[in-house]
Amino acid sequence: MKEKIYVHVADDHKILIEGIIAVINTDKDIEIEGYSLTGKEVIDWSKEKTVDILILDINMPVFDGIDVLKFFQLNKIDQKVIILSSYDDVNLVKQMLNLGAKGFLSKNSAGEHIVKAIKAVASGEQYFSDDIQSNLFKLYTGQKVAEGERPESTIAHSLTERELEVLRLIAKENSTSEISGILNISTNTVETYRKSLLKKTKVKNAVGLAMYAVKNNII
Amino acid sequence: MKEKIYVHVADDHKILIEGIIAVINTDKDIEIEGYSLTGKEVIDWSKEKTVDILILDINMPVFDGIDVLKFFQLNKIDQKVIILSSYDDVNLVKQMLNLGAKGFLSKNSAGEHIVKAIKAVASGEQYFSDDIQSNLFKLYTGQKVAEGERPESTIAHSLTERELEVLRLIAKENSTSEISGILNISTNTVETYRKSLLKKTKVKNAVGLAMYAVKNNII
DNA sequence: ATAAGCATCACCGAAAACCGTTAGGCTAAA
DNA sequence: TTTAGCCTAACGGTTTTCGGTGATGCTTAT
Repeated sequence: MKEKIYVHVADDHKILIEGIIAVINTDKDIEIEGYSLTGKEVIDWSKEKTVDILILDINMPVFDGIDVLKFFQLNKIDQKVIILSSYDDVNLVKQMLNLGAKGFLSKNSAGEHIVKAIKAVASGEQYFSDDIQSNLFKLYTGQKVAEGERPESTIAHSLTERELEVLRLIAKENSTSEISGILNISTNTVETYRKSLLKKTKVKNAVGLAMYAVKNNII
Repeated sequence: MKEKIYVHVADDHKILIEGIIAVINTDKDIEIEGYSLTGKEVIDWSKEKTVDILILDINMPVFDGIDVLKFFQLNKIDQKVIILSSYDDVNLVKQMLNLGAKGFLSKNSAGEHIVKAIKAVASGEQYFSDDIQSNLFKLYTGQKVAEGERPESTIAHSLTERELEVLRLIAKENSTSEISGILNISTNTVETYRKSLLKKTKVKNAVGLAMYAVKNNII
């Protein structure tokens, strides 16, 4: 008698989740443990428990699937993940694999493949849906697969109080001179904070800072 | 005894289609007539027959949902359509309505809403899923909406496809020159889009645009 | 007391963003 | 046919951001 395979589904589209659950429920070896609607939910959930298979969408707002995989790596959470993606971009696949994903399902593939993928990955294999496999094949023929660099931590950079204040004001669309007025400090000082924020958060510009603020609930 | 409602589903993600079918099959009044995986398929199908309700995804490669709606208008095909969309951008909703869509389902909404939407639209009503309704409401708050007044006069101008593309790239920290490279258009043109985005969304700068994108699930 | 961390400020130059305005070409609607 | 909307592009000018580099106090922990 085989053990049941427990699955958690993460996707920001509830309709898709319900669809996946409906498909999976046709198989008696697989059981749905639960689902998450955002990347943040997944991360919170993963702190409490793991399951045999996590089906993870990459395109989710704010915290996306990549962030989730990074979180798993950083926190050494051992969770088998099957990526669910709209795009069968091969580079994306490569990145996912480097981040520890074990399977890759295109949303173009038929529902029956989900069941196959779950069973394959649960028993330690890898799984790629057909369209992705053929794309991968095209790319790798005759090429060495370079070892990708490990991504650095994106979470928690202990910003100082003042930096946080400035960050919040930036995320509220304020310019340097406006911030300087609000906080009653020199524009030069505000610029210094901007620079140190850019450096610490490793983003490119003010937009990146705003997104960082959103992701980390600083807003 | 009520007549059955026949439904056709169009989406480029087979998994989603199977999910929708699974959900719909729980209701005995509704029957799936068939499905299409591309906009072209829908158009070809529509030449042969119509059904009570067509559930139509907007984001499909080559021929998208908008193209399909336009085709219906041009060829005077009387087909009730419920739009299925990842984005609950209000501007998009407006465009769809002008093109004759009768219902609007966000993919964020629960599956049960599909059934509700189908029954509502089939009986001649309109249907909007909750999140879209609340977004619409937010847009109207603070403004008097006189009886019989056309919504188009008060709703913000809709963003065009190209503007949305630029907006997404801005929200991903790309600079004007980078965007110009990605989209293969002049930097001047990208700047034109930036300006029009700032004007339409009524925000102050790129940060505001990024936040707008997040809030409206455009990311 | 010394080092480390924080808040503050300054100057420079380059790059990017923002503002206003104009305009051609193309398509679709009235 | 005229109008309207969209995509594209340009130009000149102002403001803001970004990158680098350096410096002064003030507090806290070693």
